[in-house]
Amino acid sequence: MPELPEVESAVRRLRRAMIGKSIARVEVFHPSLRRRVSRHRLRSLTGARVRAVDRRGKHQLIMLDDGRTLHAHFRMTGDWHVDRADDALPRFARAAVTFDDGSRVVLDDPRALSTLDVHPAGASLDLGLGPEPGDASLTADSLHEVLAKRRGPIKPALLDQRLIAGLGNIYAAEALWHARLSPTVAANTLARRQVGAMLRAIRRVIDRATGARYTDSSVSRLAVYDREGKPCRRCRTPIKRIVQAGRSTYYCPHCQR
DNA sequence: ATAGGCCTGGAC
DNA sequence: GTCCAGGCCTAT
Repeated sequence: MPELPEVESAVRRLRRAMIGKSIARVEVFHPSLRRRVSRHRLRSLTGARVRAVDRRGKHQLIMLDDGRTLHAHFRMTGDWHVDRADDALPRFARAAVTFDDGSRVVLDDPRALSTLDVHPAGASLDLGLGPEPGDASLTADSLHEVLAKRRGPIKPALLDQRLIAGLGNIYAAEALWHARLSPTVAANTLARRQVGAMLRAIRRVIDRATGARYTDSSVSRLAVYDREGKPCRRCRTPIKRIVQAGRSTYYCPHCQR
């Protein structure tokens, strides 16, 4: 489920599901998660109470009252499934947190690329993230400045979480379409006002999607993503698909230059 | 800056 | 079977 808007809605659901509750047990079912978190560390979570749930970029930080942090990242296909401890586990359950009131939050992830980590109390964790799209510190000037150091195309630059936290492959393409910018233009050749238009487009796209889930119908409303060969919603020119840095980029060859 | 790997399912 | 997938890390 994962770009900033979907992670934000996941975090909101987590807050409702776990704040103030005490952990009865944490289980992991998939070998790749077992390799990450020791049995001992999982056991040590029993009894901890959830104080807060925060989001930074696409990262989810479950803050415990003992100062430790349970850190989740959905990668490609993770999501939370909230249910009761005696319900049948979902098909792709990879981990589960059960609370002392019998409620449960399950990490549901077909591809099992999600990560789960436990950070000790007082640890300063560096997620390597730039400002959130909504941060006031992110301005056309500041973005123009960091992009001036990049010689590569703008679209892969937008996926670099060190520049802006939370943008992913879908919304990067959508924002460039709204700003009428070609995904292949070198980042350092963008004029200040083009960067300004792009930043406004990023904020628009993220704001509009925030709180939504990633569903078939939300995808069908997108301007360019996954619309190869379909008419541009502005000019009817067929949308093109190219590959940049190993990822698909969709854009309108006519109105994005 | 770009392949390859991590994982698995779904579309073709 | 082959290709593709919302992310991100590592090695080249």
